[in-house]
Amino acid sequence: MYRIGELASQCDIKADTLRFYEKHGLLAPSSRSGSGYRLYTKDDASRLRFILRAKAVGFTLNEISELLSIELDKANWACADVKGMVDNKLEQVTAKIAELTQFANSLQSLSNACCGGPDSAEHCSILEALESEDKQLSAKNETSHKGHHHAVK
Amino acid sequence: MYRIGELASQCDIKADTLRFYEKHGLLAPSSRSGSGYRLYTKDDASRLRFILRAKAVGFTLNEISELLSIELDKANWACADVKGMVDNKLEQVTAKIAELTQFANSLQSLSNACCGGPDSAEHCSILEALESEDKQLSAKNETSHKGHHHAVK
DNA sequence: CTTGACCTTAGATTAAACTCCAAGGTTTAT
DNA sequence: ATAAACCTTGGAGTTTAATCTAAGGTCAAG
Ligand SMILES: [Zn+2]
Ligand SMILES: [Zn+2]
Ligand SMILES: [Zn+2]
Ligand SMILES: [Zn+2]
Repeated sequence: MYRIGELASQCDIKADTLRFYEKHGLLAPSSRSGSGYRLYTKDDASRLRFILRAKAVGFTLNEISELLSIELDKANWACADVKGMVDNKLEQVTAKIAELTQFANSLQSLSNACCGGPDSAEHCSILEALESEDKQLSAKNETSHKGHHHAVK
Repeated sequence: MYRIGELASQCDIKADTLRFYEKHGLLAPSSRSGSGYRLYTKDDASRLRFILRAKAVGFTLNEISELLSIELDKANWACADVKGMVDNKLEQVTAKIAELTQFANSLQSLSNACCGGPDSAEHCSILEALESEDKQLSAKNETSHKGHHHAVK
């Protein structure tokens, strides 16, 4: 039996987090001491580790709730259900990566176009690009003479 | 002069969003009609487009506020400042991509290990992997016989 | 028997970017 | 004149995952 602080430090999380998980139905201690302290069993600890592993692969707490309810009633679920959740998540993650990659490419183009020097930003290519649609930066702009209108040191 | 709904539909956002931007100091209409309607000028519209372009490359609204204050006082800022913000953001975005790529890899491994069939999840490799540390899935697991303990159709 | 570390609760706060609502005033067209 | 479409305000709700606060009980050591 672990008290909340013990289990928390064992798993490198805060006691607050454990109370939060309890409030949201992810993990309740199996019992309480006479004075009301939460007491977690080894099974509770395993369940927590399941939660943390699922978090580590990107599932949200809501999704982990679903996963836990499957876990407790495996016989009534199919591999297809479980794999479906994983594939679904993978799709979301992949979509987010695509969006961020777009951002990264645009940012890289902006960065490439700017000299980054100490001179006034009055003709900064980054600002100009944000000001008007037409002044787009291409991703292959790396060898440009930095697009600036002032001399490069 | 555009009314809020006009400008919003022109830029493919909602009037609510414009009010939100105003409340957060990003964009205020230059004037109001006698009856209190917001009236936006062409300059206001340009500023909005600046905001939307900055959003499209991944900046948060707070960062866009900074960018806007530089934009309005270019002479007192250097290219280095602007490029610094861009490079900083690029670093953040890159870090997030790395994290998500980790997630994607783990999820792919989990997915690869599961047959995804209609049989009971009692021996589902995904669940087993989440249950215990040791049963890790490798990313190169694709050619495995799906790790399941039940027959594949 | 007191100090310090630990525990309890309910509820507020954080960040991000909207989105929606109610209750009412204005414009425009028919 | 009346309906439809638009506008106003303040404030609440959404999502995610905690984190923090206040006010107080419990426990082991010295
Ligand atoms: Zn420059
Ligand atoms: Zn520049
Ligand atoms: Zn299977
Ligand atoms: Zn399976």
